[in-house]
Amino acid sequence: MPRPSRWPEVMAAAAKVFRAKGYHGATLEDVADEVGMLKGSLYNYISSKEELLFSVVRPPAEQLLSEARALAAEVVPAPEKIARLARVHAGVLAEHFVYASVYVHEVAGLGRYPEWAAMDSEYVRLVRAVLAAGVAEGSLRTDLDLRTAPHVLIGALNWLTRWWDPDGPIGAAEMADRISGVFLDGVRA
Amino acid sequence: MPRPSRWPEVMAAAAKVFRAKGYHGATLEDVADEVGMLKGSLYNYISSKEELLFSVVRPPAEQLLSEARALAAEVVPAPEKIARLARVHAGVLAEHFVYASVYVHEVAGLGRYPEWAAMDSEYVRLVRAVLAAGVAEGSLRTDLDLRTAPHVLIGALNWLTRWWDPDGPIGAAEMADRISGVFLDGVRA
Amino acid sequence: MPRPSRWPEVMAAAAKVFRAKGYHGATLEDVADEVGMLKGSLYNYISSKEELLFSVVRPPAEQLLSEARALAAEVVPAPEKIARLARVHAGVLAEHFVYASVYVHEVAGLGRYPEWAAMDSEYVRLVRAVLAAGVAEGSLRTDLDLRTAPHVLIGALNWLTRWWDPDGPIGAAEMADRISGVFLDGVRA
Amino acid sequence: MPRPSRWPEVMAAAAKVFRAKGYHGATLEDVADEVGMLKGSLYNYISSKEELLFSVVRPPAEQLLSEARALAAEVVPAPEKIARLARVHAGVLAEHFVYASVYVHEVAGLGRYPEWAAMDSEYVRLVRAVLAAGVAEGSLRTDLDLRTAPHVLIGALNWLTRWWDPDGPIGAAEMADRISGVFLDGVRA
DNA sequence: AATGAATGAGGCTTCATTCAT
DNA sequence: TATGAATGAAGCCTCATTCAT
Repeated sequence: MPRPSRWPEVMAAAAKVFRAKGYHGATLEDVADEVGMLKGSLYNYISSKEELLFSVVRPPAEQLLSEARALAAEVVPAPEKIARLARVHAGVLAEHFVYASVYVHEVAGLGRYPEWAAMDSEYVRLVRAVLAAGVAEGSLRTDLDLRTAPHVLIGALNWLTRWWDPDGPIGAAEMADRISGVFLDGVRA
Repeated sequence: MPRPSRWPEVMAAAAKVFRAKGYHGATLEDVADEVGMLKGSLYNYISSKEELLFSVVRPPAEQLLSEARALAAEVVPAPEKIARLARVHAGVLAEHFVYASVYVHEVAGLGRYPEWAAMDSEYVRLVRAVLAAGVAEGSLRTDLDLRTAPHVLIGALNWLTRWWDPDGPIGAAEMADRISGVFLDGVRA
Repeated sequence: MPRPSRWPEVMAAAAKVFRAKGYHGATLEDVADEVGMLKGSLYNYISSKEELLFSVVRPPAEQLLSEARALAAEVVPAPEKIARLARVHAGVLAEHFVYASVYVHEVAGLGRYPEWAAMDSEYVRLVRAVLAAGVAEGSLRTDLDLRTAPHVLIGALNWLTRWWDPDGPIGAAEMADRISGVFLDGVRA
Repeated sequence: MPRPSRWPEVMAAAAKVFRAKGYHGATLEDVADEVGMLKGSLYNYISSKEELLFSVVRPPAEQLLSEARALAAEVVPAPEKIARLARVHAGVLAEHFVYASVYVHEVAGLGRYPEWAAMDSEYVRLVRAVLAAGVAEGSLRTDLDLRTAPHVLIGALNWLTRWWDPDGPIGAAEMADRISGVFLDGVRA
């Protein structure tokens, strides 16, 4: 597909509309209205509605995965890695908030699109590996359940797309620290 | 609406299909196929597709809210309340897994259906109140951010709908304890 | 596909419209108008426009081929076989005139639909075999070009769909005899 | 319309594409792709798709008609005229094969375009007149049906567009002779 | 209660055509 | 002359909904 001049506008409009109404609940006419063109004109930019979804969802997915891979490869104590992972995760969410919300709503963990299943589960495995290393090195609790724990962290972070306003008073780094703080040390006095 | 004999089958089919494809992505024909009737026959049970969604989503929503209200009213230390709240939450998820998944995917935190916004936010306030009481009574950390913390717990629990198999090896109570364990005491050694 | 009550009406309307405007030039709304229903209602009868084309075109194609096969298997002198083949061909055209016209316009010899190519070329081979047998038995000219001759007969017969009115003064048998008469004995005095 | 430098390429591409997919089945983008330009650029050459069809179809139609008129005016025995008419017809087909195929598929005998009906039927009348003269002069059979016979010859010739390769082993003159041979003298031994 | 069949609105997509550059 | 991008109409198809039986 060519990426003509108004491509970024089209992407932003699609992300906004998909987030507000859901992928299936949104129509291409909604998207076109948001851009200020006719629905047929969208086909200068895309080849199908589904391809538009993938275009919206790809940037945050790829960025999160590549940053997480890089981080996982570093040699750093697990607690610090977890804190930095939360920052990366929240940072990607904040940077591409609408796009990432669409990923979280429509793709993450749902197994609806085989194309994305591999990426999706690789991220879970990366987080699990970080936790496992922490248990091995003694910085995390020995009794930690490695099946559950990664999903707890990921769920808490992904759930940000349902209530957080990344342009509000709590920024991405601050938010990441709060979540990783609870995850690492709990809320008990 | 009359609720004739095959009403439970209809509900179960709708929940299953809505969970698999999403509300907008699912068609009434999908639901009818699942029940083993023609789509037109569904209108002996429902008055519209949206009413069917609400019927699917109401039982877990009402049960969770009423159990949470009852729990919140008890006089119990916050850490124990949190553990029991997690059990209630995971218990409702497990009991109505498909139905609850639809609630989580289509309703929770999205603000798409005004009818559900009040219930939805009341639950967050209940959890927040439990945490606030814990801070006040000294059983939870003083520096706990009460805007964020309820969403961390709720997010981790709701995210169960994306990966947990309630009929798998980890039962609801066990799962609730693991999640509330991490939430209360963290994962650090 | 189910074949509900108005299936024959749908077929007849489609054949009529496809013949008048060509398959691609005709719209499903044209067909629906002809039947007296809405275009969406057609999908109670068909699964796609192309399937409708195939349904229209199948009866004459299959009938012609099966009758031609039966005829080819008989033991009869070639000139008589040719005359009877022409009667079969013109008879199928007359019986399913609109449907057969669509076959001739949209399918025969065009190679546009792989599904039909085999049937299409089998018929040519059948005719060629009849002619070859005639040459072998001495009832047809020794210098007959077997590559060309079958197409001459088939072309003359198929061309009927462009000018003949099967409900006009010249009936199918009479017409077949005239064409096979020219083909067998020529027009020279 | 101006006829700028790449006009012949445009015509050739249109003929090729119209022949392969049919006029309505082909898109201007198909044509433009074949030329190697964008579809909008075609409007430097044409004013509408239909005009393009007419441009494609005009050369063979006019050439055949004018050559047939000239031939019909000569004073020559009917059998020879028929043989030469077949050569003219096959010659035009061969010279403009793709263009002529489009004429045969989309125009001949269909009555879809009033602009062409007169030319189309004039040709039939010319052939019929040749045959009628032959009957009158005694060189053709007295019992020849003059309604049918011209269409037999024309049909056999036009059907060449469905199976003949004019660049193959049998050239136009040879092919014309075979067809007129069958038409004049039949295939019987 | 269920079916068969229809409706009508609307969604995705295509495509002839236009136009500023 | 060609391009890039748009328009607008229309086409195929889907689907929630209705209704006579």
